[in-house]
Amino acid sequence: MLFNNPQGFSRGLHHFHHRTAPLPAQEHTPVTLSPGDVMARSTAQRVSTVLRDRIEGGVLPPGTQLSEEALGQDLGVSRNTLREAFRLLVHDNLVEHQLNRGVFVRSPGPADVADIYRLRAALELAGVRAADEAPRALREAVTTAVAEAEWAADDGDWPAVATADLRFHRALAALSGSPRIDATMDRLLAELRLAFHAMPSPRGFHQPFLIRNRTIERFLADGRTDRAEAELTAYLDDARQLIVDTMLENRP
Amino acid sequence: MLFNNPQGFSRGLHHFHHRTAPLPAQEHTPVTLSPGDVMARSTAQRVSTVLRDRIEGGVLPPGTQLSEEALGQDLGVSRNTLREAFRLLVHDNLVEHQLNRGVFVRSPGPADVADIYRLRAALELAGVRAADEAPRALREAVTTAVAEAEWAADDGDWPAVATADLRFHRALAALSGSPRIDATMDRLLAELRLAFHAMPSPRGFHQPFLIRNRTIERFLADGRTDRAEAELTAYLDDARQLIVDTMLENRP
DNA sequence: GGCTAAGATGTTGTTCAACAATCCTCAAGG
DNA sequence: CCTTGAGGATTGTTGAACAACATCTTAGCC
Repeated sequence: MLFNNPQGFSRGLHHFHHRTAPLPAQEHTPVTLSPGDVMARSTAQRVSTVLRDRIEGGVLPPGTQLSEEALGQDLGVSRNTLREAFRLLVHDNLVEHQLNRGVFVRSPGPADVADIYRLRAALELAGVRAADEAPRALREAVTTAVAEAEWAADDGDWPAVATADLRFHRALAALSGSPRIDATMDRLLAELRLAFHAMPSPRGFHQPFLIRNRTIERFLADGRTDRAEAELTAYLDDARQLIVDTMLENRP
Repeated sequence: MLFNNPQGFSRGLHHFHHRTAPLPAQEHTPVTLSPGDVMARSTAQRVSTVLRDRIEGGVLPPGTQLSEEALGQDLGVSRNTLREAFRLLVHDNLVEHQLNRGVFVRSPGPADVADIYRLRAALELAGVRAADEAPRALREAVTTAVAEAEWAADDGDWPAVATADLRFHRALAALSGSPRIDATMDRLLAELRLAFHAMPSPRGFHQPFLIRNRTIERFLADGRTDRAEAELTAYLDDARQLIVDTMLENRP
């Protein structure tokens, strides 16, 4: 009975928040926004959010089977609704569906990580190349993300560093101003976070890359997009190689 | 009662055929491949294939509402199964799901086309840039696609030209050797085909671009990737602009 | 007339129960 | 050791039912 009170969903900030600044607090929105409420979400979508949190939080580690009966009873929803939620997670590549066997939390391997970085490179480089003509808000988002990562590093808050690092790279891809690129990038990064779960402590893993993020940001701010491009390419290659090697060491 | 005979599905060749050459006709496959049959597909997947065909074939034009009751009766499947099929189409951006209102065949507008071309550019340029290190089979696929397009043009078979043109650009993106890029590209091109439905006769629309495809292919074969990159960028910009303008003219 | 409010209607959202189809386990048999 | 077959467990699919919502129609009122 987890979903009987409609207010019980405080978690948010997942996919699809492509704004760069907080909204002006709903100026002229009518009080009764019942018909066509854009924010309204079905039960299946809320269930998928809960499962996303559990997966990314490590409660449901990679390889876990998501039993329809057990989970449905746990979350207080029917099997059919749970199935619809599963489809949404399949769309994000967080779980995989095997016919007649069920859905399992994906456990991305080195090949997956390498592939994710290939697509990341394509999207982020496209963003960097479009930086000159990008609106100011998008460029400022890049700078902000770097700064936030550095602040978090000063505090020794490594999870926050990881989050800010990913936000930085998402901001790079977002320079293209393309909703589809944003959505694709979001799904990629969520999958990448899942891959990190199969690795030992990412404690300080991001630290050596912080300075390189700043370097890229500086090149961009100075309009030297070609240098930024080269730096970013090297960055992604190094990160990919480091992760892949680490995964191969710990999972022979 | 469309699904009572399991053989009734002759349609194929849709998404996810990432081979470049026909398979060697199953050499050592055991006769009984029942357990874990990779080709096995659920009812929902088959239904989604049928709907995909009807959408791309124009039987279900953009804007059409896909009623659960009517379609379920027509196809001989239950509402729940049909809903699962809908989710798959939503994933491909061929239909959109509005809460409490149902699913509708998407009708991509000029903004969508422009966005699709942004993502296309990112993926295809990444492929071109990786052409030097790409395996030969992938590079040959590019050449083959251009040739097929030219043959079809000689025969005046414009639908075939359109198909070959899209295959050429998919082959470009596939040079990266990334399954995720391939899948993304497939979804993009399916959506683009849908956008074409809202346009007047694409008769000879692809013709002026045929020579440019050949130009790109030649640059690639000669290892002049930078020239290929420039040509491809110009190509995509021109095509996007032409389509967007045409859409704006015919739909004020 | 034109506007608002209250039904009337049809559709989707969700649940429940049942059955068919498939996979997995494990023990019996060659 | 390998194969074969129950048996049990899980998923795939169906049908019906009810709640929730959107839309259309009608009635009422200024």
